[in-house]
Amino acid sequence: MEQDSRLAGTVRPGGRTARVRAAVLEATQDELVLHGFHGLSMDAVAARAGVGKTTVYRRWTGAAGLVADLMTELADQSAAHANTGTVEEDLRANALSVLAAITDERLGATLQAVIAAATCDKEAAAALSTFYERRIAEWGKSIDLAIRRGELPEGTDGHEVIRAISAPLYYRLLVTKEPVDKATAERSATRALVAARNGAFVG
Amino acid sequence: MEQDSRLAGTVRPGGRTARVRAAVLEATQDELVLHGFHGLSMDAVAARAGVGKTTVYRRWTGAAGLVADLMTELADQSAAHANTGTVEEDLRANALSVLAAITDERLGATLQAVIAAATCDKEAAAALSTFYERRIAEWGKSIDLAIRRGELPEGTDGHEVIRAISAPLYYRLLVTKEPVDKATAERSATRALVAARNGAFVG
DNA sequence: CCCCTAATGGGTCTTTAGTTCCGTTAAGAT
DNA sequence: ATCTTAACGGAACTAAAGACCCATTAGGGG
Repeated sequence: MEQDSRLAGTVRPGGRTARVRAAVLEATQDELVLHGFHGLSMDAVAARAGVGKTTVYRRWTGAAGLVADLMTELADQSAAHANTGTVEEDLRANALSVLAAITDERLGATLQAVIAAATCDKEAAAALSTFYERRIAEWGKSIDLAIRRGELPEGTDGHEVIRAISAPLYYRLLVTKEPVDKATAERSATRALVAARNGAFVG
Repeated sequence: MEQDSRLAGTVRPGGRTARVRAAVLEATQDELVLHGFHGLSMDAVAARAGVGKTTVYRRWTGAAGLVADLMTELADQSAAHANTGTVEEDLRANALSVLAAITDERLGATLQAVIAAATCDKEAAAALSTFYERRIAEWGKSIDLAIRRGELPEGTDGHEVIRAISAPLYYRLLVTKEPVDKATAERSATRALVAARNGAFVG
C-alpha cells in the first residue's frame, strides 16, 4: 500500500507494459509528424496507440513528458562517431549525419517537438541536453584523433568544433527557416575545419 | 455588409484598437515569461490585458497568431548594424547584440516562444523568417564594408558570416541548453572572423 | 457636434482536455 | 499451476478552452 508513490511501469516493466510504451511512443511520433508539438493531444495519441487514455496520463504526465521520454529513447540509439582516417571526412560525415537526422520526416519532427517542448519544460530540456552532451562527446573523439595525427593544432577544443558544425544547421532549421541541404551541411563542416586549422578553437 | 470578410482592426486602427493591441501584446509577453509558449492561454492573456477574451480570439486566431504578431512588432524595432571601423569590433558588437536579445528576460522568452510556435505554425514561421532575413541583411553590410576596406577576401558571403556568428548562440539556447554568456558570444564572433579571413565564406 | 458602424465585452453555449473511480487483465513470484 | 497485485481500460465526471450572440462603446468622416 506504499508503492503508489512510485511511478507506474517500474515494478512490472516486461510484457504488456513494454508493448504499451512502444505503441504510445510510435503513436506520438506519428502525431508529431502530422500536427507538431503544439497540436499534440494525449487523447489522439492514446487512440492511435490503441491504449486507454487513462494509461497515457498515468505513465506520462503530459505532452512534454511524452516527447521527453521519446528523446530519452533516441539517446540510447545514437550512433558512434566516424573514423575515416582524415578530419575532413570525419567532419563531413558528422555534418551529413546531422542533416540526415533533421531532414528525416519522423526524426526531424520529433527533434523539433522536443526543442519546442524544452523551451518551457524542464524534463524535456534535460532530455535534450543529455542527448546532445552524449553526441558531442562521442563525435569529439574524431577531433582528438585528428590532433594526434597532427591534422589540427594541439589544444583544439573538440566539443566546440562539433558544436560549430551542427549549429548552423539547427539555426536554419529552427530560426531562419531556410532549407537545409547537403551543400549547406558540407559548407558548415568545411568552415568549422578552416577555423579549427587556424587555431580558432584552441584554449 | 461585406467588410466582415476583412480582419477586425484594419478599418479603424487608431485609438482604442491600438490601445487594445498594445495591451494584449504586452500581456502576451508577461505570460510567456511566466509559462512559455506551451502554457500560453488566450484567456489569461485577455484577463491580464484587461480586455474581453472575445476580442483576443477575434483579432488573433490563436496562441500562434499572438506570438507571430509579437514577432512582427519586434521586426519593426530592429536596430541598425554597427560601424565601428573594424570588422573585428563590428562582429563583436553583432554577437553581443544577439547575446543581449536572448538573455533579456522578456525578449528572450518571446524569441523562444516564437521559435517553438514556428515548429508547427506557418504564420509564426513566416514572421520569424522575415525578422531574421532583415536582421541578417542589415548586419551583412558590416561585412561588405570590411571587404571594401580590404579586411576580408573579395567575394566573402556576408550573410553567411552573420549567420555563422548567431548560430552557435541559438544552438546553445535552444538545443544543448548550455548557458550563453559574453565569452561564448565573443568566441563565436572570433571564430567566424578567422574562418572568413581564410576564405571559408567565399563563393 | 452628430451620425454611422467598426470594434469591444459580457454572457452563454459547445467542445475538448484532463481526472477519478472501479472492474478487468496479465506480470511474475512461489 | 496458482496467487497476488501491478498495470490497463472503459465510463462518468470536472475544468478549461474556444465559439457565438447581441447589446454597448467609441473612431473618424461628414
